[in-house]
Amino acid sequence: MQVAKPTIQQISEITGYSVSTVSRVLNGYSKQYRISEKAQELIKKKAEELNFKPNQMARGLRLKRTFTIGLVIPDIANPFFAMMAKHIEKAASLSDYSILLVDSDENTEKEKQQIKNMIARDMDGIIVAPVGSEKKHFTEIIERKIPLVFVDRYFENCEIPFVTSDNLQGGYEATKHLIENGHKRIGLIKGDTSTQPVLERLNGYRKALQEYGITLNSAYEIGDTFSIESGYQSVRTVLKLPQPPTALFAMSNLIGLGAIKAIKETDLNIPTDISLIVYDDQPYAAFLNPSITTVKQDSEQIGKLAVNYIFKKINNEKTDVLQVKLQTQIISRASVKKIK
Amino acid sequence: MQVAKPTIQQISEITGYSVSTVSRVLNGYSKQYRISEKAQELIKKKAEELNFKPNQMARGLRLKRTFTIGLVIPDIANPFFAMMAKHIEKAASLSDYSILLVDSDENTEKEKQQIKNMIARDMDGIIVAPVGSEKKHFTEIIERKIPLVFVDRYFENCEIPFVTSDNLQGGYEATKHLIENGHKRIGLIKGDTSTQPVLERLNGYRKALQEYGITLNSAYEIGDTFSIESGYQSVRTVLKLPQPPTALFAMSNLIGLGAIKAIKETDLNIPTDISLIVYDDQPYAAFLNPSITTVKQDSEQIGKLAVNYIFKKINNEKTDVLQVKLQTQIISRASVKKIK
DNA sequence: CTGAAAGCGCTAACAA
DNA sequence: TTGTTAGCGCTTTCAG
Repeated sequence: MQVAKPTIQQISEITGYSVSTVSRVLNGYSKQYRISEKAQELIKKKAEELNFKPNQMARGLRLKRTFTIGLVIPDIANPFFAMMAKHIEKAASLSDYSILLVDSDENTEKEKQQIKNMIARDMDGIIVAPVGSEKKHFTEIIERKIPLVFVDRYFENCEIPFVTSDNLQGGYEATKHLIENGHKRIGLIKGDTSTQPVLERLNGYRKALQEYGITLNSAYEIGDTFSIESGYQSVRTVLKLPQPPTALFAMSNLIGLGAIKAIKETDLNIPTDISLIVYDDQPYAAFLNPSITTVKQDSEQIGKLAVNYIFKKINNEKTDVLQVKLQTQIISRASVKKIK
Repeated sequence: MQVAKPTIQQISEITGYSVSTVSRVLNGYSKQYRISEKAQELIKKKAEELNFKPNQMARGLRLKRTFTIGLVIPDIANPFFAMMAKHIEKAASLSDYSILLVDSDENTEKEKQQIKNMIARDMDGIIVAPVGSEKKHFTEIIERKIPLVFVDRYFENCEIPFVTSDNLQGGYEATKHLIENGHKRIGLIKGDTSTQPVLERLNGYRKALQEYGITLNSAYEIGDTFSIESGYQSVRTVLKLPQPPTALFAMSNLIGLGAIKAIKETDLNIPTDISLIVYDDQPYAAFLNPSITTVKQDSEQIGKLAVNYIFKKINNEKTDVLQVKLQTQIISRASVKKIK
């Protein structure tokens, strides 16, 4: 029982009014064009009856707007990004915008290809958490003046707006927290080092150590992928050192999970034998035993600010280039032990 | 430095060939139309040079295809759905399809509204994990012959295709697992009871109890929302019973987290004082202490099958109505203790 | 082998 | 207060 999709044209024929009148009424320009009450009522009634919905392709073609925002995320299964995506979608849909979602799978090739796709599909704006290794495929977005904002990950010395956490601060405070609990041998389990957040967290880590006069030990800085597996391998390695760390700082929730696995397998106890702090707070962190001390990022705020900025750009409002680093917060739980 | 977006028209002017020829070449119809080598080369070269990408809105308007699949999920921050979404996106992008993502936030109103949106946007297919309370807003999708498939959640006695887990089996086996470990007083912490999976898991639970001659106790069946908070409150309540359960079966990973919180707060120990099994296996389950026994669902397969089916429908291949319930698997870990 | 032209459904400038 | 009409960029029929 296929129901033909009603068009403005059909409503025009049925009501006897022209397509322009129908269009005007349906787009809320009734008073502006002083459309008669009679026409308004009839048209609205018929549209309702037929369950009319304007064809967005036609509308978009004409208006050169798609009412959709492209979102490119390296791993939607990572709860940090999932939460961000949730709030981005929410903010967008509140303004009748939709989200075209891409999971780049931490793969630059897919990212490149899908950025092209987003351009071809005329996204009104694009939000991306770049994989991190390359950035020249973003220049076309900028040349075409398509509103673009990076979230979480971004590039240094670059005009592209971004919203992220203050990773320097986060790295610094996490490390400081460990130091203030008496730790001097602190292992840093890193994510993808081609990525700005990792670099800054690393800087924060070093800054804290130096401030407290602790000499850096490059063997304690290890890892290069945001995954459970990488966290696991890295921690296994670092625990085999002649002088293993007394505390670990894991750079993401996935890495943290891998770290816990490695620690368990080595028959070590958290926090008795080794302390742990994890970047990025996830619901389950509180339920692990011991509960895990984390660095909390405001993913909700990141998403909201990104969408807001895109909307401002879409509406041609003047704005400074948005380059925001949101404060992070240490959520102190039971995985860090005071020593000495 | 705004770069005009090249159109087929412009390429036509530059190369001196008509738009039709350009279109044919660019769409790979060169041999079919026996286009001259010369024309082919010139056109392709220019298109490449100008970084031409066909305008998808115009193309869609003409073709009446959008090359996009709508995905409506109740909570993208739930790792189960996130994982599913990841695989859906992956499968779709492999065929040059994109995903329009909606998070219905477990809210029927938003779901309704966004289903309308999907229709207005002419999705080539729609995949939805329905909130569960209502289904009549899906009829329009069906009347319009838009390929539709439900994932995870679905409706009974309904022609709409779905891919889900075998929730009856999952509920049955989880309960049986507990019973075989000596438990007779088993609390069932439910999710949204307007939802088919919850109903079936519940049936599986009851079936197992009856099979073993254990009388049902309605006070042990509690809860109605897929959330940490609901799991927490429900478990608190059930633990206050004069005869509290010796084992708990939590119907989702979020509910499981809430259960753990409540158990801890009551100063009970898992599994010494109380056993726990959780529906839906998530990476962190292995890292909780104790590690949690779970019912694993194949979210990857769910996603893939759903997308495949949509593609078959899009391509007008004949298929039976897809109504698949994938087997689940008990992942036995340390949260269930043998008693008596 | 190639081109002209219609038309997908909509908006908006222009005309009345 | 309303209608006519020209496109938006593309595909495809029909005509060479």
